[in-house]
Amino acid sequence: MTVDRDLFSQDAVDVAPLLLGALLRHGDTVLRISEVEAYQAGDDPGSHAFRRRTPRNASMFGPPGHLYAYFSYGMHVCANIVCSPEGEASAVLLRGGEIVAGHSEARARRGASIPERDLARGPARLTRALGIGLHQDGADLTVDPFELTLPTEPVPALTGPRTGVGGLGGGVEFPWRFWIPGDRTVSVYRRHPRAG
DNA sequence: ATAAGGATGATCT
DNA sequence: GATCATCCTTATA
Repeated sequence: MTVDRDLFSQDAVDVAPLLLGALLRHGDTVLRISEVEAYQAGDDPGSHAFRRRTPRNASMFGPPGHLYAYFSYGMHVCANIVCSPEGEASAVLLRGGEIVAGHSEARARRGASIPERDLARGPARLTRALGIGLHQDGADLTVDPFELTLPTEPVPALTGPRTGVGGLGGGVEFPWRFWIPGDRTVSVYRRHPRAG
């Protein structure tokens, strides 16, 4: 079944664990999500929207259930699912998953020699494997060529500090990384040098 | 298995 | 000029 759009009107922290095991389709490629991170509205120093609305983070303030895609480290694109009602900015970063359909397309985008489990292990890898680009920032994820399907049964989840987040927002104060225990497509945890 | 360094550009101070 | 919600390669265990 396809996802009800109202689900994403909740805060990102509440939505994030529900996305584990969910399927995200883009065209012919389908991803089973195994790892996510929540970035909250309001007082989250790790969020791109913490200071103010800018051209880059504008879609985070847009309608829930849409895509927030941003350019990272000069060469990567990362993808979020926007949460909270329109005007309030929270989002769930997609950090890892398993390609369950469209392997040939994913491999064509990622490289022929990439091991199966690494196709979408990591936020920038995942985005590239699915073929998502910056031009799709703000796109509605509940409308073709996108489709979201929630798991029919509850999926176990573990929680911990967010990866790669520095300064405030990087410590154990914000344990908003969620992953499926034992899943081999979960990215390796790397603590930011400046994490609290 | 983990660690370190470079690539590369938008955004902010 | 510094900081990144990163990835890849190479080095050491």
